[in-house]
Amino acid sequence: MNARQDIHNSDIPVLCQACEARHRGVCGALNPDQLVALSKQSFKYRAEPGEELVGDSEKVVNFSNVLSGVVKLSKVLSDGRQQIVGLQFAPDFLGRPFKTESALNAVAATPVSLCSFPKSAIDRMVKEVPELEHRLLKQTLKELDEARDWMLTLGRKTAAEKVASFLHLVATHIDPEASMGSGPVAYDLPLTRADIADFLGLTIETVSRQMTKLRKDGVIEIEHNRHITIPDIGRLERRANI
Amino acid sequence: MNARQDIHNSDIPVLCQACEARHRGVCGALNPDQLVALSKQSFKYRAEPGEELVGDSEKVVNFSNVLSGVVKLSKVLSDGRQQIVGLQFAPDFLGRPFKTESALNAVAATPVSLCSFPKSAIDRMVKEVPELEHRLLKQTLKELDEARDWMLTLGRKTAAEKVASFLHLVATHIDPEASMGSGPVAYDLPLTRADIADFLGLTIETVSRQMTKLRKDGVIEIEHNRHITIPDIGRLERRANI
DNA sequence: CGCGTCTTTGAGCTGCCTCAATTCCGGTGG
DNA sequence: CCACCGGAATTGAGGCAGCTCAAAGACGCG
Repeated sequence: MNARQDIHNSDIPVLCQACEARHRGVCGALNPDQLVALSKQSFKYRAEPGEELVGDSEKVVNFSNVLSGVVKLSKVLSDGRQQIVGLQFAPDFLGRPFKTESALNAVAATPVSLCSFPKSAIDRMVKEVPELEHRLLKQTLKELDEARDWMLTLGRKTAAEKVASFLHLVATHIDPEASMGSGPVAYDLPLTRADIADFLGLTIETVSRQMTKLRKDGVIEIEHNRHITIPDIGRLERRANI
Repeated sequence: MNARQDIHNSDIPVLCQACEARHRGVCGALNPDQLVALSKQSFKYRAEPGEELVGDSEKVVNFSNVLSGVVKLSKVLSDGRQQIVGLQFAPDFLGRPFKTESALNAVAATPVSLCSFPKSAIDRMVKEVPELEHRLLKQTLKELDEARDWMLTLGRKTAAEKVASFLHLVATHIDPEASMGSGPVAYDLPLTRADIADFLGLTIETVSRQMTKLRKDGVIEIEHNRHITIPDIGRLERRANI
């Protein structure tokens, strides 16, 4: 396994060795040489909760892979009403190919670490490595599927169903096994009540009331406001109307 | 392959000559030879309003280009609540690459004509023509942008703003010049009130009341329930909060 | 002319929002 | 160790936007 392929430049960069993006993310499209080339231009970046990563209608010069943490993508109306239109978990790709301006805000929801590289490096590599575009297409289709699923939640579900859907979404993203397994799932919520409200198209008060109701009904347990335990995910799914 | 066509095999197929998808759609990626190859497997299909083109969780064997008309993409909850998650206009591409099952319903909203071809033909060509994947990525990114825009509408806008946003969306899709021009725009609504309600996450009564309000306020004119005239698109945009 | 479908309009209800007060909790300093 | 502070979350009371239910028009078609 660790047979030291060889001592040449085809060694995988240290930064990439443990990176999820190399397996499930876009970097999986690259061979060791290409990985080395890209890693020379890439840098790791850490952001604190609330820190803006990409501003709306701002020029975008960097793309990133999310290495850990959660990034919220949001849109705002002129009068301040806000809607979160997507959450990015590791190893999602952050950036909009073929456009120089972002149409949305990207803000760290939790402490986040990113692997960033200049947009130009990707633009160049896309031309040489068709597999890279293939990965980007797959990632984009996944995000489109998720966006459309969420549109159903936003447009047609009740507040109770929305909150249950949100707790379920986070559970399945943090622990992909969760949906099949019958055992309990536990996690720390990556979002504040205000964020959850912005994701669900509700107010914080309504979110709070529905969480309380789920807790009193024994569907979830809550500790320290943030830590959620779901004893029976099937029960939560029924509440979410999935 | 028959000899006669081989002689002139670089001629563009008749079906493709006037097709928008050759310019703005995915077929723009293909050279005349490839166009001929694909067109041998493709067929034109006409559908009437209400006709189901792709069923939810149905096996998908065909992809299509929309040549004319409007297709609605929708999702339904187990209890019948429905949400339209996208509208496809010419020359949009209809189909979900890399998945054999559809996660949504596609239904003709108006009379629709399609250029259909087997999924397998595309799957094969994608491997030979990287540019095809490039086009698919662009189309998917466009749809993702639109889906996210609409999430803001669904989650955070009032009923009045939603209806105005819808009328604006149709105006700009049917006449791409509409948004810049100051002149009046007119079109036939491709959707019934029930469809509009399902697109906006409202009831038909609320849609009807808001349309009446816009009409009484002089923002739009309505003839025969379906024909809409927008004297001043800027005025509509203000109502939509764009 | 009568029937079915789509749309409009009206009247009352309710789920979520708004506004306001209180509690919880982590951090900080005495 | 406790008192205090500020931000986040909860809880309560009342209002209203949009839903539900019901009825009546508008229009196309046999």
